[in-house]
Amino acid sequence: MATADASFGQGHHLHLIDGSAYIFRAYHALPPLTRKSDGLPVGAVAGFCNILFRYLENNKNGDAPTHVAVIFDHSSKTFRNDIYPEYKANRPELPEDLRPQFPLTREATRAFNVSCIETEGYEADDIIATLSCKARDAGGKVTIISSDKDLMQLVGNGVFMLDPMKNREIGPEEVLEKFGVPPERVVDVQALAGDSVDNVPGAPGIGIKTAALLIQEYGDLDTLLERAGEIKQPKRRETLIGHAEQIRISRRLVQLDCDTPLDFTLESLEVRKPDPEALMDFLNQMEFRTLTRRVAESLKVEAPPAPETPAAAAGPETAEPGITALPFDHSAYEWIRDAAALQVWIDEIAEQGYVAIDTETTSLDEMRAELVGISLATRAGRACYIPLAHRQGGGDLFGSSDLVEGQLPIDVALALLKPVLEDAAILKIGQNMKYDWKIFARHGIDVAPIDDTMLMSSALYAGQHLHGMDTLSDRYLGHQPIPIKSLLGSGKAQITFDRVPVEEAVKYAAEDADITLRLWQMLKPRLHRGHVTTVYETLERPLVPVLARMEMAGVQVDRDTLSRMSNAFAQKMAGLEAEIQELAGRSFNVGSPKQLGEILFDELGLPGGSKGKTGAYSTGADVLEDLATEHELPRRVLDWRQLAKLKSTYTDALQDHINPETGRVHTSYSLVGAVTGRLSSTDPNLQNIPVRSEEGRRIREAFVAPKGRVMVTLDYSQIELRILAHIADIPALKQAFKDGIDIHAMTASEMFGVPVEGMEPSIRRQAKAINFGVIYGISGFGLARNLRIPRAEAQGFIDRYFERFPGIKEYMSETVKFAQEKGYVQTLFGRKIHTPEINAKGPGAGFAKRAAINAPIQGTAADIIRRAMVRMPQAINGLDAKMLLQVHDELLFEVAEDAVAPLIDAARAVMEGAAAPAVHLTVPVTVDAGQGTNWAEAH
DNA sequence: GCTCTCACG
DNA sequence: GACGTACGTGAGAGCA
Repeated sequence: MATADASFGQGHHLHLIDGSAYIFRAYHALPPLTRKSDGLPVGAVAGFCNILFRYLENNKNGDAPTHVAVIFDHSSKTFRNDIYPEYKANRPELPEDLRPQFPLTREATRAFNVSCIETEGYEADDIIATLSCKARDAGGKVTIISSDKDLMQLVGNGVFMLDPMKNREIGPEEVLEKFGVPPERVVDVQALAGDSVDNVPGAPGIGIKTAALLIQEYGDLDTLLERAGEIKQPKRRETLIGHAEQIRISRRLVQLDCDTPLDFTLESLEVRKPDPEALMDFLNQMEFRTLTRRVAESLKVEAPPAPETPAAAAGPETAEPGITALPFDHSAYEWIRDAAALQVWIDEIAEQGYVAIDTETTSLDEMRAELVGISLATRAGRACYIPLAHRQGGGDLFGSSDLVEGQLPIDVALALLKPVLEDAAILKIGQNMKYDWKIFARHGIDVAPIDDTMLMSSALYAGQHLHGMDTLSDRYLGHQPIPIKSLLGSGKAQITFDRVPVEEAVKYAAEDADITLRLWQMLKPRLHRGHVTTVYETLERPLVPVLARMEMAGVQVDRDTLSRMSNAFAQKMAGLEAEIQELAGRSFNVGSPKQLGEILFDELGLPGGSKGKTGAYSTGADVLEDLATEHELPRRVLDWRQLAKLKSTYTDALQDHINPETGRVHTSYSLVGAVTGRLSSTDPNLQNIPVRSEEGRRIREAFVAPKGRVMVTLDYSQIELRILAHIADIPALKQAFKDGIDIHAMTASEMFGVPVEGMEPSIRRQAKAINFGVIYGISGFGLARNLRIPRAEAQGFIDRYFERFPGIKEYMSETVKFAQEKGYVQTLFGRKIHTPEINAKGPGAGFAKRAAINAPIQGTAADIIRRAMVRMPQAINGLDAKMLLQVHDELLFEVAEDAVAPLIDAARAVMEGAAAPAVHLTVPVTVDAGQGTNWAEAH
């Protein structure tokens, strides 16, 4: 064995282990595994340690290495991206539970006392190439432990490869077998053939076989390209001449760099025995019990007792969640005052691979909010706050604008954080990340990749509880966060966050990041156990940037149109109000249901007055509708109410939501607003803009496309009924959808035995009500009220419907049974909606049953449009078009005039095919399109 | 803050 | 046998 001061040379044997390949192999070979105490994903680390341990054990005898190192990729960006920006661009995103394990595998390597090498800007392959060259030149032997074909160019002259999977040595002969050329010509072949995995372009239409033939014939690539004109096959000839430059670039991409800068010597890689204490410590910390024991046996030391962690002691969390024992210590949170302090955190984050993050701002409206500070957390209890724009509180009338001491300038802080926030190897964890994503986006930072504890909670617990931070913290951490009100106050005296003293802000903000991190540690591993990882990863998380961009784009709303309508409404209302007072015989507040009830039922003595549980008369639209046959007044009130609604909620309120900077209205979508998976829209709600009444529909005329652009809407036709036909498997309904016939008329025809041709509109209307009723969990009472027919008659319709479509009844009872047994129902895509009330006694059970029947249908429709939205940006990339709004089964776009047709084609294709490939629907899905200068026209 | 009413899918 | 009921949302106004 070599000694430390002897230089590397003859008789020495260097082993180079391709660390990244080991990690991926370990990750994919093993089921997801998390550390018991805190849920940290460690499956790949465990696999990596096992492989490394086995390798070291095997090398105790025989042709043992004298020197060894594990080489890792440093980051995704390398010098090859400068040559060709698209290099490795189509690599799928790293699984999010793998990312945080990268730094841990480095730690593992060091714990085994094996040199761990990575260099910024270079791939592991380049470092392996450089070390191989150096070792070979020094007269030593080299074995590269990897099966990566890109490394085969290094084989020869004492350099071998060892395929760790097959335990097979790869020498020049095996390379010749694989590439048809000797190792030194492998680069030429790869340059021609390209590589779809790494996105190396190569020469189109030329694969390894053809490339090898060409190189065999012409000797090497340069000669081949020089004499390309001599190639007999015309197509090959043209390809090579036409793509010569691309081929040369490809060669530079595949050519490994033997001159990577190294800050260590070959000698320093000498094989060392692991330090038992350090290794045991690491394995124990990872909570790898079996491996710890086996390593202890091998090293002939005693295995330390496995730590009994508080969370592990709390047992399975399914019944009642375990509570983290580590208390919240607000005094431990750090105030970041300068760049040096921030850099310490950034280094720690880079090393760890993940960070919880939260932003503090001056407003809840992300489009107007100013960034005030940022908090970070790396471990439970370890969090900091970076104040950026805190101002002296109180002060004079104008509010002092002096910045508080001890803050980093925003530009400086963001410049330092940007690489972290955009680093593909660092996971950014947030609670409701869409908010923070938008704040950072407004500062030119594209935060990725992300995790969101709120969305995890929704995927896991929809229907059980809400998903706000306070709820989650209380429930899963047993901790009540500092209320924001204690900092800002409430009502008139409320201040903005930039006026909060930094000392207090540190406690509040850092705590939020700390909580988020702990929630992540707790919820993340539960995704797998709850079988909702796919739901989270395909239906929740990817929507964050999609929705954020839609919200930031906003929709143009014409203030003048709204203003004119407001005035017109006000006039009409004044006229109606006078008439109403006249009819009532006295003046009263028409807008007060209480006063109206007294007028109608006490003073005018109209029939049908019924009091609700609060003791007030019910004056809803249906009640007034019935009274309208008896008296003039209710009709007038109905008209007045319609106008009042349109004016207050739409024409007036909407104007206040026009952003002064963009001139547009920016709604905010909630991914967790509805238990079924539907989105909800707030501030303002743009999912309930009137359309059913003629008068109301005109409000959509104010939603306009700018000059030269067009509003385009695409909406799913009868999506929920189609899903019902599929799920309940109703042949007659499915056939009707396949034939494209009017589904309500068909239902009526089946039920009442009348032909579709020349059908009475009232018959069709009744069938339509039944079809909808089914989706909602039909009851005789509900249908009777909706159709204004006797309850017995309604029940008769339902009976006939079930007789005709027995599958529907079966679906309904099966779904309820499923819910009663499991406590939840599911969509076709696996989204779970919990039904905690399903086994309750009393009226609650009725609600829960109907909700359980409806949820899979409404939820599946929601999943389908979510899938379409996730795919949409890619599908319309290159078109001058923006997706602006979603209204449950409709998507609204703003499109350049000349891009309308291709936009409709592309968007329709995505929407109609959105269920595939996860679910194969046995009914066709169709999408209707419309266009116009405003939303009313487009619809 | 709660209730009623009503806008949407 | 009675109980209240269509499913899912958000917002404005009145009233305590």
